[in-house]
Amino acid sequence: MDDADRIREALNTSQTAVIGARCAVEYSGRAESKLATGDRIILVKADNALLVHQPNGNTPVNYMKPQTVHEFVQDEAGMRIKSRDAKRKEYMDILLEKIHFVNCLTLEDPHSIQLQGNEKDFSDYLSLHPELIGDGFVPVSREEQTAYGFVDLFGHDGDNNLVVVECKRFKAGPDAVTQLRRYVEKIKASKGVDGIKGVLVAPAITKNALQMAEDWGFTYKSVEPPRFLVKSKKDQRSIGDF
Amino acid sequence: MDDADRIREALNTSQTAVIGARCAVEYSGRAESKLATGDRIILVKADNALLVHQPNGNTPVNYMKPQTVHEFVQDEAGMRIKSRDAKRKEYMDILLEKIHFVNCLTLEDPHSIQLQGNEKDFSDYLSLHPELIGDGFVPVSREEQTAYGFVDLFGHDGDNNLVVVECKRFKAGPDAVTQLRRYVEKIKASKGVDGIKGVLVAPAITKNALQMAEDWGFTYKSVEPPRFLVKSKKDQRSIGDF
DNA sequence: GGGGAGAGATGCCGC
DNA sequence: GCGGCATTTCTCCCC
Repeated sequence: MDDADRIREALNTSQTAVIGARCAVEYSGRAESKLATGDRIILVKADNALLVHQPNGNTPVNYMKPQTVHEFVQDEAGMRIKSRDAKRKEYMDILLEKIHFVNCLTLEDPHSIQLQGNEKDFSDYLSLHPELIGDGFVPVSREEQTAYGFVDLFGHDGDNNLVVVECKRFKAGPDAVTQLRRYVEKIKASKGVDGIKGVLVAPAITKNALQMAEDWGFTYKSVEPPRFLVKSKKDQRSIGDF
Repeated sequence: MDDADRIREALNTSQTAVIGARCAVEYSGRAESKLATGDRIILVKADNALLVHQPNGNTPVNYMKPQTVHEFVQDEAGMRIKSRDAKRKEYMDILLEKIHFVNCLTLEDPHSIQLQGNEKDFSDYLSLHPELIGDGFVPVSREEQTAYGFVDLFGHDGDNNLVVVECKRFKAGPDAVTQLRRYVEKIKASKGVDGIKGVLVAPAITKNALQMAEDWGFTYKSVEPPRFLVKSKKDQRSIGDF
């Protein structure tokens, strides 16, 4: 069983294949790309996702999404992986000039990742600690699709003023302010009232964004998001002592 | 030379390592995550980027960025890859329970990808075909950092009206309208004039975005971006006949 | 290095 | 499926 056979088998089963190869890549779909010959790692997953990785960088240089159809072709021109995603109208050709290694195996992986510390956790935290937002803020709803759009946190100040809160886990930029502005304006328009406060909550803010917030009468409140949420009491972390 | 030695070597050189292993992963940094035991592909690149891939899906389930420091540890508790990115304050631990294979090699890859069909190409195309925007549009500058921000396309209508064009390669959503709105307002504020037109150009637009555009007096123009730009006359594509 | 915007963004959850 | 938005977004470009 040679390399070609191994690749063929991997493409036709739900195995995962890892190929080290000197190859050239062409892609056509949402954009078009060409990549001249070089040594790369090719990953073909069980769900037929395909990734081409160069020796440097975080992201794949080329890729095809899951459910792509891969065909291994070997003729006088050489070896190729021809990938077609007819539904998305995306196509890729990998010309394999030299195969360094091929590894195929079935990966048993029943678990999915548990992640915490996202923006939802931040708005939950703010909801539990409304004093961080100040001015007598009373939370009403969080992360909900209101009639006015998707609002992170929504409440009032106990003084007949509605309060719309937009929160960002990291430094807020102009986009955060315009988002907040959209919500506030939508509510103003539908309620026909002026007593609506907009509050932007984030650990930091860019100069421009702060200026924009002030121009629009919004409050910026600097709040550090919780380092991590402890979801179980017995949360013994082995990674803790760096 | 066993698996442990091979991994150790790969982590200490500018080789690229591909490891198939049953492992558990913990991450702490911008967020926190835990991933219980399962079979995965681990990629450690020449620049010390590290990726953990499950058998399905496009994106890595866990990762560390380039320039991370990796340490291979083997003791009574088992084998671990301890990754530390002190600068970014990101940390990862991979507990290796069973190693299926290890492949290390030096990847020679001098080329970078050539890609076309991005938004810049779209605005270039519109600049060459101003009639697509209509109303006697005369382009002046494109994709430039003006005093008012980064404007895709900027011009006038031959009738003393400035025209600001925001273009999107795909369906435009609310964000596109708010972006356009920011630029138009900035220019209005600094020039103190009202004769400024805002035009949103995209192949499609969402209902909400169209409503927003109309509310703000902007024009939406449906234009299909060019399938691809031919940058060289002799552009023989071998991928052509899918 | 920070800021701003695109990306072949991807993925998630809502309707 | 579309729509709206977060993402351990990533990457690039410009100041």
